[in-house]
This record gives sequence, structure tokens and C-alpha cells, in this order.
Amino acid sequence: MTEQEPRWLSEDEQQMWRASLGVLNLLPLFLERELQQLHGLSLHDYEILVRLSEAPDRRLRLTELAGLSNQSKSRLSHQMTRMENAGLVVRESCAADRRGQWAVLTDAGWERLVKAAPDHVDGVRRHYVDLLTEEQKVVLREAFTVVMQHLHNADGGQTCPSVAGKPTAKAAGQAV
Amino acid sequence: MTEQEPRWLSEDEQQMWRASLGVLNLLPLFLERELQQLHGLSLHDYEILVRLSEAPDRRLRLTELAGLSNQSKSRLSHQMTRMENAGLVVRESCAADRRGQWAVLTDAGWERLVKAAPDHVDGVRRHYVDLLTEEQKVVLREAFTVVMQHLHNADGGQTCPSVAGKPTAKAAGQAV
DNA sequence: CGATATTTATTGAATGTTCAACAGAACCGG
DNA sequence: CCGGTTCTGTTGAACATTCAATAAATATCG
Repeated sequence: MTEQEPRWLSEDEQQMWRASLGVLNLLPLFLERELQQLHGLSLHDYEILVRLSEAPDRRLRLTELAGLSNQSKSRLSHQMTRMENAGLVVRESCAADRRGQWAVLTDAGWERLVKAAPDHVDGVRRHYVDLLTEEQKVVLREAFTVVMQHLHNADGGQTCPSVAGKPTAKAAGQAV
Repeated sequence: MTEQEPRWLSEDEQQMWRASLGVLNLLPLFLERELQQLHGLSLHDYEILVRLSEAPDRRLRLTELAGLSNQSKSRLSHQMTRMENAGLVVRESCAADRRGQWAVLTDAGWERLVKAAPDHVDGVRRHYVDLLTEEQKVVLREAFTVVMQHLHNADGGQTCPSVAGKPTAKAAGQAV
């Protein structure tokens, strides 16, 4: 019997957790809807386009892309199929490792991203970034960097391959 | 032509946004998996159980429940069907407003919640709360309360009915 | 070298989510 | 009290996601 009285959350912690849950649930919905209506893209589409756009040669191995965009390889695989059908992206098999595949951004994909980016950044600002004070942004950046890191390490690549210590890319500033 | 150069995110803002996205994507997955494996509940199941458990008479009108748990009425409706089949919850039609329905927590649902709560709180701590400093928690609570409020107001009840100014319930401290 | 394990990516089935359309009850305004 | 509007909740179909199983190429190591 290693039963212990669990460490319940304090009133404040609970409030903070519930607010987090709210944002977690709602924010993606809003961004997704705007993106979908204005540009026919899902949030995941967008995220993938951004990551590819920042990659050298506009290409990334699937596993790495999955890690960078925080999703499982299975999900990415389905996603890629859809995006390939939409002409945003193509797969190319990899010479160096014949198990592997490149995800490559097409010109159409690039243009789609460039068109969508201003509206999307605007949405991210309206619904999130611009609601925060400078101090809050700093704290949030630090806090969430830690949490994200933790989550990437915490599972043995089941959920999503851990992203290497890459510096955040500099490219077109397209707010994922 | 009201075209404007968009206000791109600064380097720091972008880093903070991307970390947020990471947490947004990953955290629910982790909590969901643990909850599912240990107790056969989804995160949404759990959230609904908690909200009902805190409500007077363990019952809530569907619309209000949807608002409290940050989801659309449609989604909740499907969810309720599943949970009703699982015996966690029942629907009762509402005398005062004959359009309406009550969502009522069953005893089985309550017990299930009580059993799951310690493990879930533990997960929330391990993957989130305990990774934050006291200062970060405070800042996060304030910041996200604002953002959540904004999101609730921002859409005209399309996504989810806006939650009234209810004080965060006091009940069993079960960390949603 | 060869056997085993690991890594890469895909697949299909089960499950969950969204969106738009709907039906019925209550509200509101003249 | 009648007509339109809003609100309640449900439904089905399209779509997305998860999970476990698979196949194929490469690593590992005795």
C-alpha cells in the first residue's frame, strides 16, 4: 500500500489550470476557422507549410517534420497524403536512407503560405499575443519552452519524435 | 486597398508562440493517454464529470455544460451519447423549459471520477503544474484568464456558449 | 558475417470532431 | 395573438486522429 493522499491543486493552481484548458481547447478552433475560411487551410497544414518553408531546400525528412510540428508520424503520414492531393507538398524518396522520404514544399504550397501568412499572424495576435503584456509574454515563453521540452522528452518517441536542439528558424517570420 | 505590411511577430514572440503551440498539441495527448489507460476515460469525459460533480444536484443544462467545458453543443451532444452508453451520465428532460435537457451525473460516474482523480491530478502536476515556478503560475493564471475570456466573448456562441461570470467552483479539487 | 533489434514510414479500422441542416419550444414586437 | 427570430438540443455525413499492425531498410553486436 503506497497509497498517499494526492497533492490536490490549490485554488490558484486550479484556476490557472482551468484557464489553460480553456485556451487549449478554444484557441486552435478560432485560428483554424479563420484559416480555413480565408485560405482553405487547416492549422496543421499551415504549421507544416511553415516548417518546410524554413528548412534548407524546402525539404525535411518526415520524422523530423513530425517532431517539429508536434505530431505523431502516423498522423503526419495521413496529413501528407491530403496535402499531396492538394498539391501543397510532394514526397520524394531519400537517396541516402532508402527507408526514408522527404517532404518537399511545392511552389504552389509556398505561394499558399505567403498568401495566408498575414491573415494568420493577425489572428494569432488578435486572439493571443496582443492580449498579453510584455512581461507575460516573457514569462510564458520561458515557462512553455520548459514544458514543451519536457513533453518531448517524456515519451519515448511514441507520440512524436523528439525535436533536436535546433535554434528556432529565422525565416519569413510567419508565426507558424 | 487597405493593404498594410502585417505586424509580424518578433523573434521572442515567435518563440513564445511556438512553445505555446507545442504545449497545446502535446499536453492533452499525454493526459489523455494516461487517463485512458488507467481509467478508460477521455480527457473530455473527465472534464464533464468534474463539472457535473461540482454542480448543485450534480446536474447541469447541456448548454451550460458545453460552455463550462469549452466545447460546442454538437460535440457535447455526441459526447453525452457515448457517456450515457457508458453509464456515466444520464439525460433528463427539463420541466421548466421543455426544449431543454439536464445532464445528470450517475453514481457510477461519480465513483469513476473519484477513482480517476488522484492519478489525473498527478499527471497534470508532472506534465505541467509542477514544471512551473510560483511566479510563472501566477502570471499564467492571469494571462490565460484574460485570453479565455476573450475567446468566449469573441464568437457569438458559434463555437461554445459563453460561460457566465461564475466563480470557479470549490468542490472536490479534482483538477478538471 | 548473420541474427536480432531498431528505425522509417504507411495502412486500415475504430473512434472522435466538425459543420450545416434540422425540429421544436420560447421569446419578442407590434 | 400572430409572425418572425432566437434558443435548445440532435442528427448524419464528411473529415481527422489515434492506435496497433505491418513492411522494408538499416544498426547493432556477438
